[in-house]
Amino acid sequence: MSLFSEYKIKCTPQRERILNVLKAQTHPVTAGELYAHIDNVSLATLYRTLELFCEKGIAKKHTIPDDSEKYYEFSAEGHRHFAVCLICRKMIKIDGCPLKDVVPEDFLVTDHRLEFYGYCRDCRQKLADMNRSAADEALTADKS
Amino acid sequence: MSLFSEYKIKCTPQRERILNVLKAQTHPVTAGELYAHIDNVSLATLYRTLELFCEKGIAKKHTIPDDSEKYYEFSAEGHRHFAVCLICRKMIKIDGCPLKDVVPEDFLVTDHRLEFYGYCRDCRQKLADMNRSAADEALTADKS
DNA sequence: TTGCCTGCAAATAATTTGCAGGTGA
DNA sequence: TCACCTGCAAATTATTTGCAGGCAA
Repeated sequence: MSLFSEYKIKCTPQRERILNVLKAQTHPVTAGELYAHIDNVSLATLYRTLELFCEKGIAKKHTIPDDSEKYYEFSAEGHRHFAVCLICRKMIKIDGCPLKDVVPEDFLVTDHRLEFYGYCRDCRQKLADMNRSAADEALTADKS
Repeated sequence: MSLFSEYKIKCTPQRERILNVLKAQTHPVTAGELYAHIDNVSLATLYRTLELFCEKGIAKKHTIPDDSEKYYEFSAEGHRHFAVCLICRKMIKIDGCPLKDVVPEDFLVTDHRLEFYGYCRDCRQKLADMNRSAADEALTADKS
């Protein structure tokens, strides 16, 4: 079963080409870099497809400091730790975790970043409130 | 001695206002948010000043996934770890490190990111080569 | 004085979107 | 068939830059 049928999305020649090139990369790449390696796919389609892949979990999107471009990688594996070269922007995968003995040999670390994503209390509260009022409305609607 | 003279940059009313508002923030903010809180400073000046502050180490710039805006914070303290709410984008400072018992209470973690920045071996090598040839040129120039 | 600052408006650069025609399931 | 895809061109968004006048040191 192909990735496309697995994720219940339509298979087109463009998407196949994008997926193949994405899979072939050894580290995350920009949309522009992908575009240069793929023939007969418009930039608009490329962006739309990358977005779709990210939604489905087929690809992962990264941002790095001081760089307005986004980096994409095929996300079969669960990698989410990288050593990012400040010069060539290469994102080198880091195997394993946590922290110690984890940085690739021969990589000179000058800085690092550690961020957690999730939901703060305020937003969880707001979400809960919204759900409650939605439920109320549904009930009210039922009665009428 | 003011921050401006300390960093050897000119003090102007615009820069003072930007610095004050930046200092007053409890978490990193976008240029747009700052702009909304500062009168009589053009967006161009704001961006130029933020860039200058970052170069001098007075401010720090952050990027977060799925967000094309940059976030700025006054960088007196050495904070560089955050919990980022996926809804309101608030960046909550994390005190201390490493990893354990480090996430703010009441923050529901769904994902995290750990990246190291620095220089890969290839780029260090290229840099060394460039420096060497620059030195060679200097020597050659000396002789002529 | 004078080189650095500033505002304005126009330019970039990456990414997104509207639309009309095409195509996979 | 028909909902979903695609390419094209135009729109958006955040950010940057050229330029002419202004101001801190």
